[in-house]
Amino acid sequence: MNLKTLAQELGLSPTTVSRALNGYPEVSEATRQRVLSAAAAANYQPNTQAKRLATGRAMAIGHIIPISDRHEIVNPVFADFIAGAGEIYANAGYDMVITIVPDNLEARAYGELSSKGNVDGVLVHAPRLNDHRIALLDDLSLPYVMHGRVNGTRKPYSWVDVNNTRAFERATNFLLDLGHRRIALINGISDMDFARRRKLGYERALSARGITPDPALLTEGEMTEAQGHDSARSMLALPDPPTAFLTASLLSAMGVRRGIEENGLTMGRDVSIVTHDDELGYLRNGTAQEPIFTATRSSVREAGRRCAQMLISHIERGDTQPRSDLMEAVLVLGQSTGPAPKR
Amino acid sequence: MNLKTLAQELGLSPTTVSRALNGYPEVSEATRQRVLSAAAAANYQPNTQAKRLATGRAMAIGHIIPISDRHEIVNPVFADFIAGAGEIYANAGYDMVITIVPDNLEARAYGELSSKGNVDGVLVHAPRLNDHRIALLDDLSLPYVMHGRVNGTRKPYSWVDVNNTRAFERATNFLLDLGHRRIALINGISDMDFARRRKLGYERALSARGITPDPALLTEGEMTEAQGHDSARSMLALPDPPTAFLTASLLSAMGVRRGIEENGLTMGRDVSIVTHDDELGYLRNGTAQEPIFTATRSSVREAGRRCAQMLISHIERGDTQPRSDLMEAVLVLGQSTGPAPKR
DNA sequence: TGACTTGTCCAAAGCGCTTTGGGGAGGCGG
DNA sequence: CCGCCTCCCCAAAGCGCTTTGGACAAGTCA
Repeated sequence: MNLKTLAQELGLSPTTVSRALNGYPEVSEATRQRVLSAAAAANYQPNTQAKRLATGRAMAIGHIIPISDRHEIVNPVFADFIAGAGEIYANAGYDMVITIVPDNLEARAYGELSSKGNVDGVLVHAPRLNDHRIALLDDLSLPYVMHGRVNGTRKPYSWVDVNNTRAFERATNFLLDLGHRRIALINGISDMDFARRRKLGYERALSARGITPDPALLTEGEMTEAQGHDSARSMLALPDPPTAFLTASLLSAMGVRRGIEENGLTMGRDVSIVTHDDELGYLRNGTAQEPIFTATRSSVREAGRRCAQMLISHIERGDTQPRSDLMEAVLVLGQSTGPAPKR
Repeated sequence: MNLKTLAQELGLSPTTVSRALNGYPEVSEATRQRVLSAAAAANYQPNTQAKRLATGRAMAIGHIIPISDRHEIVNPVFADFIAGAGEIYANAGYDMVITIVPDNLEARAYGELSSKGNVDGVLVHAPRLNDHRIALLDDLSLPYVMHGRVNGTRKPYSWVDVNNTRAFERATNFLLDLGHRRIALINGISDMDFARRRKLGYERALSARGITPDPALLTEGEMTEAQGHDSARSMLALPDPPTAFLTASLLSAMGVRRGIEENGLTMGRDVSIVTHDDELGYLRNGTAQEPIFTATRSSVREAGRRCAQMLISHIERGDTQPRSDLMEAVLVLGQSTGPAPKR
């Protein structure tokens, strides 16, 4: 069933039917109703490709996911972010197209997406230090929004991010207030902008109390359970072990907890943990009312929604004015923290 | 830059240029080279929408992800599956379009995807008991492949699945051979086909040794760390507690381990665990050489690749003959299992 | 009453590609 | 020398929609 035959059946021109369906005023209310009910009866849906070609709008938004042997971008956070963004897309009538690409071909993938015209804009994930994608996208003049910020760029751009520095500064202060002085940071990959900011917040809080960050209490890497476990194990074996851990993900925190318990210590009494919690659907920090870990909490799904919203409004308004949205993390109290043990 | 202007610059007709670019024989090798290099120089990429309209092929494959308040489909497995499938799509020139939809609108979403013609086929996730989607898709005559099987359907359909029954039967037998008699199963949601099959394998192995499955040793639900932990805690408090756990996911296994250790017991000595391991990028079971948990291992990313491959060949061959691919899980030995403790 | 809006509708020209149905030039055999 | 075949190439007709530029009738106003 297509526009033409639908029009014929109604004894109308395709023009009129198209206008009736798309809500243009140049058609009487009577015929509009007639068209709408006929379309519904025939289960007519305008062909997407034709519509796209005619309007010049792809009605789709791209996400490019680089894959490498070195590290995994397809992480648990990704799935939740996608879910949030996808909700918004669906409501706004956009398709979400995801491209998986070897990371050495990432730049090319953006170029092709743009020149082949199959998306109206892109959402950019996991910005790194001096991210080259920002220049690339400005070049292509393809609308985009970044999930996270880029350090070392002069040009303005649109982004949605959590206030990572502040969150980790607060978390560190919270531990300092409890009397902890040896605080370890189990961080993400140092190249990642968010990891850099978290470290900054941590260091800032320490320095403010006259404590120099100890490199022996810092791990940077993939945020897995194993990372947390291995870090905790080796750090707890130090002559002057940490009494508290700050971790960048729930998975790492779980690993740290295991490391603590393996040493016959009790989390929350002997050793404290504060973690960042992205509120992933499948990796919950206890319940909303009763968290297990004390955590800086910020929903990545909500971040997905906001990114999507922002990008769509850029696209639809043709609005090139960069916008930004800084989300504040909430510090929630769990059972994983307590006063620093006396020596 | 479009075909027409490229043709003009070359002093050729659009027909010839199109043919040269698409490898048709009706063009001399000399002009083909001339066209190709001009296209490369101009960075020409044919407009996707126009191509799609002209050929009638969307060059895209859909994944519909239902979202509900009740349970989370956006699980860690999903991300890895997507990554595997996406690899294949990218190489074959297909876009991956993901639709997030409230689960009560799922059927409608398939209908729209089909009638609007924005995909050439769909990949269907997480089949449940008597899944209605199979009838729906046959109705729409939209090519599809299921990741998993559907119980209670007479009609043949294409699928890729792990031999869950056999995997869990083997795992159970392995524990039985170690002398365990009280074996708990921490399973997925009972409605899910894969969970049903796993339970079947477990029960079959027990029955073969004359053991009746004890309902008190069965949990069915979302496969989270909390599920594993809570189940282990309550089961270990039973008058006749299990000496071994079979879990459906690594996350559950981690929860069970925590429950075991909380009770002052040691995993692998006092209580054994065998888990299923989907080889998720972000949730590894130790290393490939040294697994932590004894596990039935099968890569969900590989399953994604195979599904994608199968679907594409269906689409391209116009081949309606259903195919199937049953992957066998490997049983790998970790440190989480040992002989049943003496009473 | 005639000029001018206003309200409804339509024909036709795109959007950028593919593909059908030739057409002309050159080579070959008879 | 003529007819035929092969090799290259092209014009034009779609694909299914939107949108421009009217057309026609009815209503409005002086």
